[in-house]
Amino acid sequence: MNARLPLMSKLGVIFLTWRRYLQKDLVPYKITLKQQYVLNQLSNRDFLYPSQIADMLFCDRPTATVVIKNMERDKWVRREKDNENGKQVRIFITNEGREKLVSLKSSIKPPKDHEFDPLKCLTQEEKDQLDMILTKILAYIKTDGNKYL
Amino acid sequence: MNARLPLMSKLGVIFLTWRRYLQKDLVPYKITLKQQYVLNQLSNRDFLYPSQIADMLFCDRPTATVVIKNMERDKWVRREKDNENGKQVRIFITNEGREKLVSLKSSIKPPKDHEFDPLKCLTQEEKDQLDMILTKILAYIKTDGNKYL
DNA sequence: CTCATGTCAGAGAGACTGAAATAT
DNA sequence: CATATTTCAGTCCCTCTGACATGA
Repeated sequence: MNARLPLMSKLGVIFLTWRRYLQKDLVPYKITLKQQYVLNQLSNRDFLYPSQIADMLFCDRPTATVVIKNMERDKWVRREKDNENGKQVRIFITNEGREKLVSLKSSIKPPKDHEFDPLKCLTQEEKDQLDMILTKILAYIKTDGNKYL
Repeated sequence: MNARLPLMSKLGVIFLTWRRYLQKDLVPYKITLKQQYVLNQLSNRDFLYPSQIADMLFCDRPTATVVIKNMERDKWVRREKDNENGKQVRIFITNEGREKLVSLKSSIKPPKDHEFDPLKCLTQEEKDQLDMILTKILAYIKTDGNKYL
């Protein structure tokens, strides 16, 4: 129809290929990409609120609840009531969660010198260009885009 | 860690935002983005083989079977044995499928002059640059990337 | 026999809607 | 009271694995 769709489609294929690769890599460890991401974020701070997790995962709050519940079932996180604000709940990483993260990092890193990087083919200049363009799109989406969502 | 991850993440946020917008737009019409895409492709040619659909949808064959089955249940497509090659099946769009497409186009198009286009903020030069870079990445993924998938 | 194509069963994650509970 | 945060129930689509039937 116009040149816009193909461009967005290309973008999608690249992203989905990359995500699929990362995901496939995690399968033996019985953890999903989203779970690994949340766990990683949790390990870098004290706690997160479910709505913050929803924002990170780019999903709505009920969906975040499901994701959190799955991780709670695996004992990687625990819920704790926020005494400062009773309507909120704090999500903490557990020791099991930290161990899981460590096992992922130590298992995945060494054998993966041949890491899959879709951007490896680009020159530094191209990467800079791409970064600039994507940043511009992001800024645009976050302002004008909101009225459509 | 390095500048690579954020770049791919930006790419992901842009793509997911775009996809979510399109998807949300389709909800009232009881059709998904993938279904709409397949239907559209089918309307432009005689038929498709399931494995072609799997390629288009960027999924494996069992998944494509599920998607096709859901569309068959809604009577938008039908299956037909390929007499020239008995191990293949041809997927055709039905009249109901065409009507569905028409109803989508006529309903969605007019009130959507304010269409959501993440790339609207780019100059033609930037679009060209982006297209060139994405095309390069795609070519790279399709050759070297395969050994990781 | 082998390979490619397609299907099926089953499991699981994740996305939504609509309703509810709770606290501000 | 209205509002914000979170949960829950239920449904659906998509995705994968592993196995299988079929035909080239």
